[in-house]
Amino acid sequence: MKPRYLNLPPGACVEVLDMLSRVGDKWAIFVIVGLSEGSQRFSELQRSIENVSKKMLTATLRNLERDGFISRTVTPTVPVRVDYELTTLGHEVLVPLEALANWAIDRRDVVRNARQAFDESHPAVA
Amino acid sequence: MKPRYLNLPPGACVEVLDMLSRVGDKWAIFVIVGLSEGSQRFSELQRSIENVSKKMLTATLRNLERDGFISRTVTPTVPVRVDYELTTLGHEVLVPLEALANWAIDRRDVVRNARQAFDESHPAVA
DNA sequence: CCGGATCCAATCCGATACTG
DNA sequence: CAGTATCGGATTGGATCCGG
Repeated sequence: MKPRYLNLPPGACVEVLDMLSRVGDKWAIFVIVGLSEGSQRFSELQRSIENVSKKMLTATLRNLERDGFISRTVTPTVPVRVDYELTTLGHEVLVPLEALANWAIDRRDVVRNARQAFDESHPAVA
Repeated sequence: MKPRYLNLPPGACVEVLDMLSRVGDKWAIFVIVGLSEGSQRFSELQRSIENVSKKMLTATLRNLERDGFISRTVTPTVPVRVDYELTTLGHEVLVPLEALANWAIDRRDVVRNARQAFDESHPAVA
């Protein structure tokens, strides 16, 4: 394959890294996908995302809210009800994210094979 | 904005997370971009990527090699010479990555403003 | 129900020193 | 030159208890 030159403005790395670490947080992608089809309550998210602790879910939601990807709505009933949903920005990011996702799924076997070959030729030190 | 439904196969989250953590490692993106225009030696990479330690650069290169994104070529001169370059897979991933990057740069101000607004309405506990 | 506060184990990562 | 080995500080993340 011919080299494909990256056409990026200077300083792009930092931007991309910033975005990747935001959206690539262990649980962030699950939250985004979970909210992609509509708003959900805190407890709904926690149930639908396996193995996430309240602490991590809270932190993930805070970060995504802080960066403008999701909105948080408190209904002051007793007990409290809190709903989260994607903002416009949150919906927008689904586009490039979906592209990356589809590419990843498309190439999953290539990566899996590369990994296996590497591991076989680089045995653990016993 | 109308909700944009994510069109992803089941189990996609794990795939995407896997990809994001591979490529979203703190230094991986710098390596990939650094190699996007041609092969580079270990020391060239280390010089061009500010503040990366040998340990981290080595680890990053190992991971990318393991997953098939880069190749490692050893020339047994004295002293040794090691060249890294993107594989076909590595060049391919630049496409969705560039899309994400451009989106991130395009929306940088939105995110920055959201962050600032959030921080102002959520003051630190003094 | 939502989430903050605290404690603790595991992991990450930089600095340093050493090797082929 | 291109790593590996080791140590120690910093960060992460789960578990638990508490409060609005």
